[in-house]
Amino acid sequence: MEPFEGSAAVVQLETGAEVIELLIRKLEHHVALGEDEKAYLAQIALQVREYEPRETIVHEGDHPSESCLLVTGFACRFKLLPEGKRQILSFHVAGDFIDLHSFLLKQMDHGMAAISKCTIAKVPHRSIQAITEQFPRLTRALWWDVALDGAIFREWMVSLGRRDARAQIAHLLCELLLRLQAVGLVTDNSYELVPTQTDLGDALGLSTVHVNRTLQQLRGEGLIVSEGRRVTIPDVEKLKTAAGFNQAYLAVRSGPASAG
Amino acid sequence: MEPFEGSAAVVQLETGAEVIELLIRKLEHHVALGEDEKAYLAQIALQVREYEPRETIVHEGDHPSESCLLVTGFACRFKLLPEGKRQILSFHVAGDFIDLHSFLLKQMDHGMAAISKCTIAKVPHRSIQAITEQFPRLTRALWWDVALDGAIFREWMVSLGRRDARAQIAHLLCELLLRLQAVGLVTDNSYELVPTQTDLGDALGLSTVHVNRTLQQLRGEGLIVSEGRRVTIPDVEKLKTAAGFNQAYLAVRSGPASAG
DNA sequence: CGAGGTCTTGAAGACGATCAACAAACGTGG
DNA sequence: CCACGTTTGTTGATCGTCTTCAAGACCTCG
Repeated sequence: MEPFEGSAAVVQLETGAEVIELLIRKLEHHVALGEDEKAYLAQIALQVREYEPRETIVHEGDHPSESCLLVTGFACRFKLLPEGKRQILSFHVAGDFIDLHSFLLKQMDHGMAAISKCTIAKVPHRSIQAITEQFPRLTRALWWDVALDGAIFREWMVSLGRRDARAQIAHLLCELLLRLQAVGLVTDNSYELVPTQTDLGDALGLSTVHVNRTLQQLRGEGLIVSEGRRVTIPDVEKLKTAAGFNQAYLAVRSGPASAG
Repeated sequence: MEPFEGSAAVVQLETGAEVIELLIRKLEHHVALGEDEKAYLAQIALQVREYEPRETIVHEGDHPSESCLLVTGFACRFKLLPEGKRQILSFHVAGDFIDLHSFLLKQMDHGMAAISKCTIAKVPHRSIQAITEQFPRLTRALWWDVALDGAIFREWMVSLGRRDARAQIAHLLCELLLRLQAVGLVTDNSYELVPTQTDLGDALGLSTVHVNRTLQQLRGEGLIVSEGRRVTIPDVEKLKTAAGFNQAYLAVRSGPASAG
């Protein structure tokens, strides 16, 4: 349970083109970017660093001077309660600009941790500031990303407040299916479920024991099939129905968006 | 329970200066704005309209072409589940730019309704678009507002997932105290609690019955005193402790911010 | 004064928590 | 390659918070 402080090497990338590619892909779900904007993004000096599973990336209360872009791996945001309980606020996959909002909010109201081994690229706030001064359209794309973040929080609030354990877990599995699909981590409706049952419980406000039993129930109903970490969803529509899942909140589309 | 469609008159304000004043006050908690920015805001053509209690202001699924600024009254955002359950996502007080994010997200992933009688000023998205083209600092201030929205959602997720009913209600009462204080609606740690117990339940994921009993418990403990709608908090620190309340997430400050 | 919304109370039951123990899987080093 | 410790998953039993259903009191306002 205790996140520890690693000491992985810090790598300076002169051109973060490969890394930024991911971000561009995500932002272009919203608006097509100009060549100048992409070029600007590509030349930003990034610090890339690896984190071990369970390692804390940013602490609650920090005042970071850069925002974290998840390049590979699986991460989460969370808050800790005085009594030692934990609430996971979000899961993150490759391409997510996890704490972009720290550019605006200054102080972190939550922590950030690796779930699997992760590589994180840190984007200096001064580069984001520069974007807001020069590129209105790119600024809107980043702003959109933060707004989308909020839409996901809202859907999670519905789960936490009004769905029972079965629907909650089904819903989360649907969300992960779509989000992992968007970054090519799904084959045949099957993906690796990286978070542990304890992680799932902390995300859904449930005990580990109850997550375990509810997962068994879903397996028993044939809504999911699992071997080891890998989850397969034989009938996506059926799982969506069980979850009351409506994908509109994710604003996922197949292709890039038009100009705006 | 059924929100109805009213037919209040629509008022065109040529100069929305008085209305915009509120927004400026809120944004300046983050950054001090320039005269040109304030002037631009003041000349935006607003549609002002009144809504009756329980009236729906924007429906889930809508594609609004303007964002709603709450001028007076008490409103909320919510989602409805197929089974008829409701999850309230946020409460709003005067000065809140309730669905500013609809400028970016296009489709509403939730509804918006009046709780008390409300007056709403609608700001055209094209005016916001114009701001992003011309005023980087003001754009950041609006972006900040959306990010702050997210911070409040995160704190609510902690309540929904990990706090028991007593702490949840205490937490909400603390939050409302501070937010109403910021707009001058509190005197002597006392304010009007506009939402009904059913509303509170829908916000906290609790049944009305349990809200009622928990409120009684808080009264019994002397943590709150109420006469009619009005709630008084005799010892704010004590209530905060009961709630596990840390106001950092609200980013409330007494005075305006420095330039940025 | 009546009607609808809101608040309050009681009783019964369900969903999920907690506690405790064990099994299985995993990674690491000898 | 096996032994070992640690993390993760699984199971059973008991308990408690909160839900649901139902009914009555209160209050506000036309």
